[in-house]
Amino acid sequence: MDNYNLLQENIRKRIEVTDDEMSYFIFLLQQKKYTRKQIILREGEISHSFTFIVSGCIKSYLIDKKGEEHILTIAPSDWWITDINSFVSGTPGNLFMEAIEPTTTLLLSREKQELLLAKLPKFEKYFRILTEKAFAVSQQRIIDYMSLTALERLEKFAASYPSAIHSLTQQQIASYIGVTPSFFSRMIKGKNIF
Amino acid sequence: MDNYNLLQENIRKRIEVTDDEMSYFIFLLQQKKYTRKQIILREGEISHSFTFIVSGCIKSYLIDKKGEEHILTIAPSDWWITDINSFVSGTPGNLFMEAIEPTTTLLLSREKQELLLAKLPKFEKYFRILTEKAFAVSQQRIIDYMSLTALERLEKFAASYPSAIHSLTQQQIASYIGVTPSFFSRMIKGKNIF
DNA sequence: TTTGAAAAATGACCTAGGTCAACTGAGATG
DNA sequence: CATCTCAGTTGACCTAGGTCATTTTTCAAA
Repeated sequence: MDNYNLLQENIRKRIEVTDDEMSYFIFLLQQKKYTRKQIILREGEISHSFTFIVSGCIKSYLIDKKGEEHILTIAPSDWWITDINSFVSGTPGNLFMEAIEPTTTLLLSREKQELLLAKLPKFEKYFRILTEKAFAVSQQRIIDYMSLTALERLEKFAASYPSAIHSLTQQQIASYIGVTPSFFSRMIKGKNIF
Repeated sequence: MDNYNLLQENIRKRIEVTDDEMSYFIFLLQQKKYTRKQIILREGEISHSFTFIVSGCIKSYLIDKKGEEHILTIAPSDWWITDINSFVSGTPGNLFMEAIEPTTTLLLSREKQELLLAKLPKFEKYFRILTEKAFAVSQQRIIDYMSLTALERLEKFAASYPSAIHSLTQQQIASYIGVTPSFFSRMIKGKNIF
């Protein structure tokens, strides 16, 4: 049951729920464990679920037509992740998802989410708040892309993911902030960011 | 009353509501009209409301520290727009909003939204769906930034805003796709995109 | 119809960041 | 202990897109 504590707190921070309601939500979840580098979702597959990270870390990324990987999301524990495009449209997505370390998750499938929302509409609010937050973060990322240099984006990244910065490789961080590994290496030379 | 038809359809596409419920929603809205180039929101102000565009067009943008304008959103009629960061956190935002042509809008303030959701929780679903969609679009924009050239981004833009392309200036489009006006001009030379 | 301001085009030059290949070094596997 | 693989570094060179100043075009207002 321990695995559910983090999620329960996450929910109770946003909405008020009774123990019964919480139990019903938890009943709908499926626990999944992944090993380091295990691929969770491939390009072309439909993202059928929201994934809550209990422990570990998951990245979502796309491979462009030159074969380059670009990390879109880095989701540490206490975060939800999905390919939102695929999830909302129900069509095949263009993202991969991969565990970057051993990871335990709780899966809420689209169907189960619909059951949940039909039975306990107050969870609409929970998901609305989550999505608003995710949208806000995403908008900020666009702003940062448009108005900051690579080094400034790195500094922001380091500030917002203080722990991730040690568990991720430089390649991964470079990919997230949108530069090549070799430029990244040059960029941080001198600056004592690590 | 005509002004509300577009919004009513927009809502009924996503959730089922009775006429009474719809009337209550409409009762909470405030109609506002803006002239071309009228500024609706300034950097440092708090975005207290969602704005639905009945007719016309609104852009949101930020001015970076070099004084450059970067357009984040272009919202034609039948869209909602807000500075989501400011709106969800209730803190001052860093975006401007400006009408790019004479525009009629319907405003839903944060307070009124709370009244609405408290009284008619089914609207949670409406806003959740809106936000999911906006999030999906925003994620795709990040992907495009990371993996496409300026010309490819322009082609996508032209495809998704077929009408806007004639009512916007090149400067505005350039700003939206993230290049300078002079580069934009060179980039389209030869290509018959317009 | 003129005029004035803003949009667009363009020339000359610049730079942030990319490319590609070679090299180094450290942790995992035999 | 050896070796293999993969992350990181670095050199030499490249290019997409930026900068800035000048010119041309467009178009709204008087």
